[in-house]
Order: sequence, then C-alpha cells, then structure tokens
Amino acid sequence: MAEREVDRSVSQTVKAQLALRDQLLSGSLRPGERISELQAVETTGASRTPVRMALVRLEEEGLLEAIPSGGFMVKAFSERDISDSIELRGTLEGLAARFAAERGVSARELEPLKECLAAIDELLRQVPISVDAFSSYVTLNARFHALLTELSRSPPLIRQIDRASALPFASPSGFVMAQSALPEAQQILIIGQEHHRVVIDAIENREGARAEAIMREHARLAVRNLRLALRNRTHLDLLPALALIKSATD
Amino acid sequence: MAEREVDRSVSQTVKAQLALRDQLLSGSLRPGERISELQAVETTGASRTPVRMALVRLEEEGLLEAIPSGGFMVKAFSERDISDSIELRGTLEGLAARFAAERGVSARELEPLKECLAAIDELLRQVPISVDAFSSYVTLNARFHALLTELSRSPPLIRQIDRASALPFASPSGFVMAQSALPEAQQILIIGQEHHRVVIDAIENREGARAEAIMREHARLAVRNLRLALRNRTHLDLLPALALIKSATD
DNA sequence: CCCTCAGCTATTGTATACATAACGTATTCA
DNA sequence: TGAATACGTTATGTATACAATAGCTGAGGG
Repeated sequence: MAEREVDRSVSQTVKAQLALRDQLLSGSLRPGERISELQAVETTGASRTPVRMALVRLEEEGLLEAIPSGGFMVKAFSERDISDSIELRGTLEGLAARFAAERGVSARELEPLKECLAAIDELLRQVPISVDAFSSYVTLNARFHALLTELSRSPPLIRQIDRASALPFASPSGFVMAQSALPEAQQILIIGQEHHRVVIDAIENREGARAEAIMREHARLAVRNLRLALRNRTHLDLLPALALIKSATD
Repeated sequence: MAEREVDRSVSQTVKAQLALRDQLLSGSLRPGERISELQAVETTGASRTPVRMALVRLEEEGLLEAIPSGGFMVKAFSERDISDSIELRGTLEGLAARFAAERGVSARELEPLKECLAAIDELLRQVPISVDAFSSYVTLNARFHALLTELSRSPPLIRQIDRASALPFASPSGFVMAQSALPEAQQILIIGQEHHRVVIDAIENREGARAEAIMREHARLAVRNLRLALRNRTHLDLLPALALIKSATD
C-alpha cells in the first residue's frame, strides 16, 4: 500500500495558497493588514516564487487586495458587501436552477439531490439539533448546492458560482454555524429545506421560472440568517471567516 | 512637458499580461494549444517570473486553462458557453439595475447615463450606419453598461460583472462589430437603445423589478445577436476574439 | 511489424540573487 | 520646536540558475 506522502505530492504553490488561506480565515491576519512576502515565506515554508503565485491567486479569489505601491493587503468587507455577495450567489444559483429545469434533467441525475434532501430531513428530525448534526448539515447543504449547480450543465455559470462561493461568508450555510445556539436557527433550517424540496420539484416539472424564483428566495433567507447572526455577536466566534468583516472587528 | 515614457512606467507583469491577451484575442494562439513560457518570454520581452504571474492572472480571467501535468493551454469555448456567458452577464447586470433602482440614485448620478443615451441616439440617426459610427457605438455602449453597473454601489457585484465581461465575447456589444454589414444589425441596435431608455426610466422611478427584467431582456437580445452573427460566418473575421470559439475553428 | 522500455530533451516548478523603489528615521535648518 | 530633506533600511519587482518531471524518440526484443 502507498505510504502517506500527501504532503509531498502537492506543489509548493498549492501548499502556500492553502496555508495562507487558512491564516486569512482563521483571523491570524487582520483585515487591512499588509501581508509581507517574507513573513509568508517563513510561515508557509515555500520560497518566494510560489508564495507570490499564491498571493496572486488569492487576490483573484477576492481574499486579498493589491496595494497600488506594491504588495497585498487583507481585504476587508462591510456587512453590506456580505449580504450583497449572498444575494449575488443566490441570483446565480437561480439561473443554474432555471437552466437545469429548462434543459431537462433525468430522474437518475436528480437522485443524488434527493438523497441529500433525505439526509438533511433525517438530521432536522431531532429537536433541538446537536452541534455535530449542525456540522453534518453544513456539509450536506453545501453538497446539495454544488449538485444543483452542476445540473445547469453550463461551465461558465458553474465557474462563476464557484468564484462567488469562494468568499467564505457567501458560500451556502456560511452563517448557519454561527448561530447553532439560537432558537430561531432550527426554524430557518426547516424553511431552507422546504426551499430545497421545491426547487427539485420545479426542476422535475421543468418549471424554470419557479425553480429560479425559489433559489433567489432561498438566498434572501440566507441574508435574514446573516442579519440574525450579526445581531447575536456572541456566537460569531464560531465562524472564523468573520474575521474578515470590517464592522465585526472595529 | 513630460516625455512619452508610458512604456517604461508599466510593470513587466502588466506588460506581459497585455501582450499575451492581445495574442490570445488576435488569434495568434489557437484554442487548445499549449502556451509555452519560453515562447511567451520571447514574444513579450519580460522574463519568466512576470510571465508566470501574467499566466496565472489570465487563467483566473478565464482565457487560459491549467493543464494538470503543468503549464497552461488556450481555453476553447463552445457556442453554448458563449450564449450562457452573455445571459450570465445580463443576469448580473439585471441585479445591478435592481440595486440601483431600490437603493435610489440621484438625478446627478443619472446624468452621464443620459448623455451616453443621447450620444447613441445621435449615432443611430444615420441609416445605414457607417463603420466608424459602429465603432463609436461599441465604445459608448460599453460605457453605458459600465456606468449602470457602478450605480449598483455594490463592490462585490461590480467585481463579478467585471469578471463576467472579461471574456471578450461576453462583454457588451461584443458581437455587434461582427455584423455591421447585416441589414438586421441596425434594427437590433435600435431595440437595444430602447432597452437602455427603459432601464433609466425604471431606475428613476425606483421600479427595481422592471429595471432588472429589462436588462435580462437586453441580454437575450444579445444572444439573438450572437446567433445571427454565427449564422453569417462571413462577417466573423471582423471580431478577432472569435478565434477562441471551438466550433468556429473546427 | 508492433510493442515496450530506456534514455534524452524540453519545459515547468522552485529557489535565490540582484535591482529598484518606497517608507521611515534622523538630522539640520528655519 | 517643527518641518523638510537626505540617507538608510526594508520590501517588492525582476531575472536567472538549478532541479525535477513529463513527454518523446529511438532502439531492442517479442
């Protein structure tokens, strides 16, 4: 059997990118802070060339911002930036759902979606939901959204949705974890699951407009979810990505 | 007065990126073709490090595709990829128009849009339209779309629209030039101008849904525009960016 | 005659050295 | 005492040398 040498197999560039992203999302680097190449070289273990490649990629990803005089800084986001990002993603996923419905999807292709749905149903059965179950929910929900996106069969759209989800707070379930202790959370999850059910039904019946509308509504729910999380700051530390939010740090 | 040394002022990375993009869009590099760093170094005049940075950026931009075993190749697009990209951009611009309408825009902010509109009206007065006027139209139309995008006041959305427009065929008016000789072209321009008029009106009256709907319709017009262009291949050589289309080269 | 393996070449990935520009500090002059 | 300028230090931009890998070509065996 193959020995564990996963660490050897990845390129230095990828290693540096992952390491830097971790630092960004874990809050080791504060928003607005200038990110030093030399320092990044020390913390990632890679040399300057792959580190620079990683920095360029992270800038394109939206986590870093180029400084005119040279170098990069950690990007800072306002609350509105975040709610806009969520609505943006919802709009794109709405288009994906419409494409899926209009272009036709076989029963076999919908099967994985339905399995996801059933698994989430199972999780939501327990009241109140446990922390572990919450974690599973986040994974399953992300999977549901990814599968739905794939159904659009549109590489440009899939690509764009991936980029829109690169910002951690814009990705599906980004804020759910932040409020697992909140009483309203469970209700929000149940409504969200209902949306999932509707979009599958709409795609099955080739109702493009309905499929699109429900995904946009789904994103609006996520925005309400965000507002709720921001109003209960005590739970925010559960989601490290929040370190990037301007107003949460000032 | 300052001497002309614009060429000195830009960084090697930017220089390489622009040069490579030109090569890509002018068709010097065929879709699917592997792009050699060494060759890029020779043609751009920059050294390998800035060339590599430029390649990474162009990959993120969507013009290149990473090869798993290393290096990059020129990305190839299907006709559907392109029509999807146009519809995608229309959807995003629809959201921008809705944001502009819902969030309120002062009369002063709408002024540049109206100037654009009037300038285009002036151009469309001549029948049939001249090649020079067509060229002006493309510039003005791109400006109109850029101004509209700005009105959304949403940095994440603006950023996403910019990326969606990076693919040349997805950008506003991308195909207009390709069919300036076609009789249907003028009619399409006139309809498009009507859309521009309506979206301004909708934003002025804070009708978000109407503003969004008209921009999506506007994109659908662009898709019809594309189909028309593809059916009249004789005019396609007017738009070098078409070199990237798979079916146009096979 | 075809398939396979080995060696070579070419290209990419990585590291580092060098150049240049920007920022900070200290000193001097007003 | 404050401001401005000059110098030094530090960081980024650029270039190139070195290493590793993948693909190709040729030769040998089945």
